[in-house]
Amino acid sequence: MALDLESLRVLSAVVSEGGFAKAAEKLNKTQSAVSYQVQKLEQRLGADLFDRSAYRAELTPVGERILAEGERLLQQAEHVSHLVDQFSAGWEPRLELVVDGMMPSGVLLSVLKEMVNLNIPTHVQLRVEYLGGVQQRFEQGDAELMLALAYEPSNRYVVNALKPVETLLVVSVDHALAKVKNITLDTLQQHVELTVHDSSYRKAHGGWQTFGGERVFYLSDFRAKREALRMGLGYGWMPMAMIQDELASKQLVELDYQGGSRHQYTPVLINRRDQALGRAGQWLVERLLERFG
Amino acid sequence: MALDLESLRVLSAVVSEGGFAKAAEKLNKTQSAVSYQVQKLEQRLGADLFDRSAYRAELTPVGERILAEGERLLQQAEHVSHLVDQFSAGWEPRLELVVDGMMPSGVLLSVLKEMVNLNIPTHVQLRVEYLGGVQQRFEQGDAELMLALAYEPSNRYVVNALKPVETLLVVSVDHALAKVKNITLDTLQQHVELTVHDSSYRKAHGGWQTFGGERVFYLSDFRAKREALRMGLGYGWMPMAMIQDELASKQLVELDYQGGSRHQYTPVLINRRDQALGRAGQWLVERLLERFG
DNA sequence: TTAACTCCATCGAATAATTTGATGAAGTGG
DNA sequence: CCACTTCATCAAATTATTCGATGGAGTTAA
Repeated sequence: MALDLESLRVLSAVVSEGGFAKAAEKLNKTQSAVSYQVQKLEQRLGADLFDRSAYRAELTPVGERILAEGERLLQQAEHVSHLVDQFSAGWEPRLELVVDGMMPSGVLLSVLKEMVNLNIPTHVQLRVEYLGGVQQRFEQGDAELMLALAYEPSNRYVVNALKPVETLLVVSVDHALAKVKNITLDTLQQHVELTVHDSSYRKAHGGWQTFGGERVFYLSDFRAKREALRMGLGYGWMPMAMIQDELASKQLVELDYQGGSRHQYTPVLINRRDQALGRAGQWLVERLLERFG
Repeated sequence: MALDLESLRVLSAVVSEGGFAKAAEKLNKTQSAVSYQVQKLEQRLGADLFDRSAYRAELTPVGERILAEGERLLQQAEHVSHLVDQFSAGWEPRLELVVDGMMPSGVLLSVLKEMVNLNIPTHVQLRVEYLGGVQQRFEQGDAELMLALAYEPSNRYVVNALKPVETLLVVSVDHALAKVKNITLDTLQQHVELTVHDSSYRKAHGGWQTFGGERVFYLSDFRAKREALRMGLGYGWMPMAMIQDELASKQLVELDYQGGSRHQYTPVLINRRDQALGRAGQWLVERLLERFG
């Protein structure tokens, strides 16, 4: 009832070699074994693949189509067998990576794209979390690598620092705060603060200041936050890289806050000391440090 | 050495049923047969798929990856088996269609897209030819259906007329002819005529007038011709549908030719009387007549 | 036209692959 | 500790596949 690849291989050989006997020779079988496999396939599919009325057997239209699909199938089967060789050559089968959504995504994506282009067989699972959520995911989950902005140190980690990311305290030009000079904390607290909800269950980490005003709006990620900022919903911190355009076009402006309107965070690339990275993980770390560190 | 689908099916069952014995029951085999197939697969791949150190066998990372790829493979194998059923339900395995490149392609493509969306299993091969080339391809080749602008009639054809296509004699605004009123054939002949080369080996057909000037440029298709017209290389006939934009933006203008600067062609949809169309062919004809006829 | 050849199907016998059924070692859970 | 589960392993039984030989039908070339 069910297809098997061997008969598809035989079908393919019959067509490519141009005959049952020739196919048999190529496959190191006898002609009758080839006959047998072809008939088995025909029986299983319930259709004639060859028209035997003439001298030489000729593919029927159905046969042609089955051949085409079958060869695709064979090729993919080949790919599956090949995978294991690559794994045993050091490429891990999968690599899970947790990234802070605040990181500029361009560089990471270009590295991942290069990885695909190089036909690295590892399946990369990219997961985006925010703030404490990154480390939480890393610790509880099966991610091998994390790219975080803040983390609780541990000597079980291998830590690589990357280029600092700058954040700005910004607001829409149309917002009341845009024109105020030398803003105090009191003043800030009278307005709506926009912040990205820490995706961990614990509270937000150190570096992340919130101003403790009356009204804080929690957004799900930085894209949403940017949108809310643009709409003048409130003020908040944003990574520089995500608001270049808005700053240039003066949609968003930096607040003149007494307590400082700029902050630098040093993103870190962390993996577990006790669990060595596979070839793909190492490759990824090298590449990120090279372009990003 | 080579993969076989049966062991992948077993692997899949072991994981989905959660154990060797359970899988065996589902597959109507004994547990030891399942064991055998799994070991065979492991041996063929040269890697452990299960970690047997604990009480219950657990998938290794390699195993997980092979399982995932294997299930894709099985699904596609299923698809291949299923194809034949669809063919025996009347869908032809393939349908070749020759189309005159002068036809507005939008409608045809939308019909073909709908065909894909409906999961019609027939493989459609679309071939574009010009003028006489269409019929030549239809007659010699294995196309079942042709969509032509001009054809030599035969009682062996089933002919369906579609909505007429209008052609215009146009030239770039920057071209000298653009400003001439009441142009004579003599005047035309002093300029470069642009024409699409008939892709048949025979000469161009009736309806297709060339003006017989000194210099005729032959282009390979109507896209190239439109480009050449825009660049002011010469004048020539173009199907209305292909130069809407250029006419609207006045890049191209209609010539004021004494002999008439407009022509109508009635496209026809033709299939062989003696070879009935399959379900997909019929469907296509109906749909084209409905929207286009 | 005929003899030699190629094409592929078919058959019984030989061989190889798979499954069975029974057993056992190791771990689990009351 | 005992009853139960997990999966591996083995020889025997069963099936699937291949072999080798044969034959009918079509081709090629003298």
